[in-house]
Order: sequence, then structure tokens, then C-alpha cells
Amino acid sequence: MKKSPNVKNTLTKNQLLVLGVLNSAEMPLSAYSVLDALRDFGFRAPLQVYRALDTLIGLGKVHRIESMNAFIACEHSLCEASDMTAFIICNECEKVSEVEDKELSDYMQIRAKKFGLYAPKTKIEFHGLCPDCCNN
Amino acid sequence: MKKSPNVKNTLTKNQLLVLGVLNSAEMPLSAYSVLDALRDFGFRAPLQVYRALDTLIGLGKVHRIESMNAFIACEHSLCEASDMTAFIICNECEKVSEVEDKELSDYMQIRAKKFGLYAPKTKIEFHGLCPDCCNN
DNA sequence: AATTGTTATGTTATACTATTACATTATTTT
DNA sequence: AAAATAATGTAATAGTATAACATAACAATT
Repeated sequence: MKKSPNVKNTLTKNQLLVLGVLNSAEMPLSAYSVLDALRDFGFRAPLQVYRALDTLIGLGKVHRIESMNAFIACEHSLCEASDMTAFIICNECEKVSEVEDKELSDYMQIRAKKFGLYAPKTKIEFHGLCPDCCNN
Repeated sequence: MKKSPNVKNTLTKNQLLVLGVLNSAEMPLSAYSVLDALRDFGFRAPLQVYRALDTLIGLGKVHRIESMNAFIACEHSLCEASDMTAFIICNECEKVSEVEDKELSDYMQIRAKKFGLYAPKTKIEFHGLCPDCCNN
């Protein structure tokens, strides 16, 4: 919960590298996986990854999957604008996909208010079995 | 994602100790905080805590707050029966409270189905500012 | 162009969270 | 009591994240 420089909206070298790795990945990656992927590009320490991730998350370009300690590139254009992010996570094949659901988003806002919480951004991580894995 | 012995529903010594600590706590505790709290009772290694937690979570008596890597005793009697668990988390004072919301629970089920996900249990962690912290 | 202030990086060490693997003890079942 | 199962103890290690400090890059003045 802090900071937000980067006034001009160009990403720095490290941020571009990290985002590139996540964009190329089909699954959420741990920070250390990202680090390993970037060793040939000069990355040597976790902090280089975590710092870039912090900024990218702040910009809405990357999401953190809390239940997996992993990071995934945003699949939407303007997630920063939305007030909810939701993920479908299969416990079996571990596939993760981001979903948009305006109706759910609105409902969550109403719910949060009902609880007296000011929650401009909510995140949902649906865990379960995807259609493929259900038929086993 | 595994196991579930403990056929008879009496808790073991370690499970009771861990649950006791969490029941006495007002906030979610990390596994290592629980460990420290139980050193005088013979606990010496993290695994003693994690094992007890696994079982207690399986029984619905303890919940894991994913976004905090912490654990909290269930405030309801029959959380195991419910198909949703939701928490209100203040990013400022870090107060966490479990809420029941049948309507939201039902809605989440519908939503999950819409995404083709079999998700008998969903968890929501609302992050935001509680009423107290909003007025600062 | 040198000075200053700010942002981004690099680097080391360390803290925090969780699991593997194996040995032992306790409990239940036969 | 013997065998089978469940619970525990212990050590080592893996995995995740941050603190603290040094340095470099960049921008905005003067």
C-alpha cells in the first residue's frame, strides 16, 4: 500500500522486461520464476523483480494471484479503470484465466458498501474445477 | 488440496492448542506467531503448527486469509456447511472480520456456474477502508 | 555544462512462509 | 500382544518477500 511515481506513462527497462516475461507466460509466474527468466538480461536479485511488479500492479498491468503467490499479466486493456478483478482458477490443472463480469463487479460494490467498507477495488479468486477437469 | 482423516470429531492435543491460540486472538495470526505462542506448550517446529492448521481448515474451524498469509478462527458455528466464506479487511488498521451473506453466497455460486467452474467453496477477501479509517 | 533533486537500479543480507523427509510415539483394530 | 494406522517430533531445506544501503541515470534548473 504505497507509492506511485512514474508520472509519464513509459515503463522503465526493468518494468518492460518483467511485463514481457509475464505476457509471454500462459500461467501465473512466481517472482522467482520471472527472476530466472531474466538472468540473461542482467537480473540478479529478487528485488529487481519485486520492484517492477509493484509498479506494474499499481498500473493495473499485472495482477497478483494471492492464493498462488504468483503474478499474471492483465488480459484486459483497462483494468485500472475497473473496480473489480476476477479470476477463475482450476485446482486440478491450475489454469488461471481472468474474467470480466460487470454485473458481478457492480454487485460486489453494493455488497462492500453494505458492510460499511470503502472498497474501490475488489478481487475475486474463484477456485474450483474447470469443465475439462470435472470430467475425470 | 489433500487428506482428511480424523474420523471421530475430537481434536488432537496440537489441534486444540492451535485452535485455542487462534480463538484468543483478535486478528489473524501467522503460523509462526502461533508457533511462538505455543513454545511453552512444547511446540518447537513450524510443521507442528501447519499440520494442525491443515486439519482445522479442513474442518472449517479455521480460515486462511490468503492475502495476509495468516490464519483466523472461524466465527461461525457451521462454516463447513456454507459454500462461501467472506472477509472484510481494512488495509489501514488491518482489522479482519468474517461476514455471512447468504445472498452474496448464492450469487457467487451462480456466477461460478456461468463461468463453467465447479466451485463448491468460494472465498472472498474484501479489501478496503473500514468506516473508522475512512474518516482520517 | 555543472549542480541539485529525484527516480530507478544494483547488491547484500536477512526476514518470513511453507514443505520434504525421516524417525518416533501413541492409538486403534484385529 | 501384534499389526496397522494416525499423530508427533525434529532437522533440513525450499520458496517468498523486504530492509538497508550504495550507486547510477535522468531531469530541471541555474
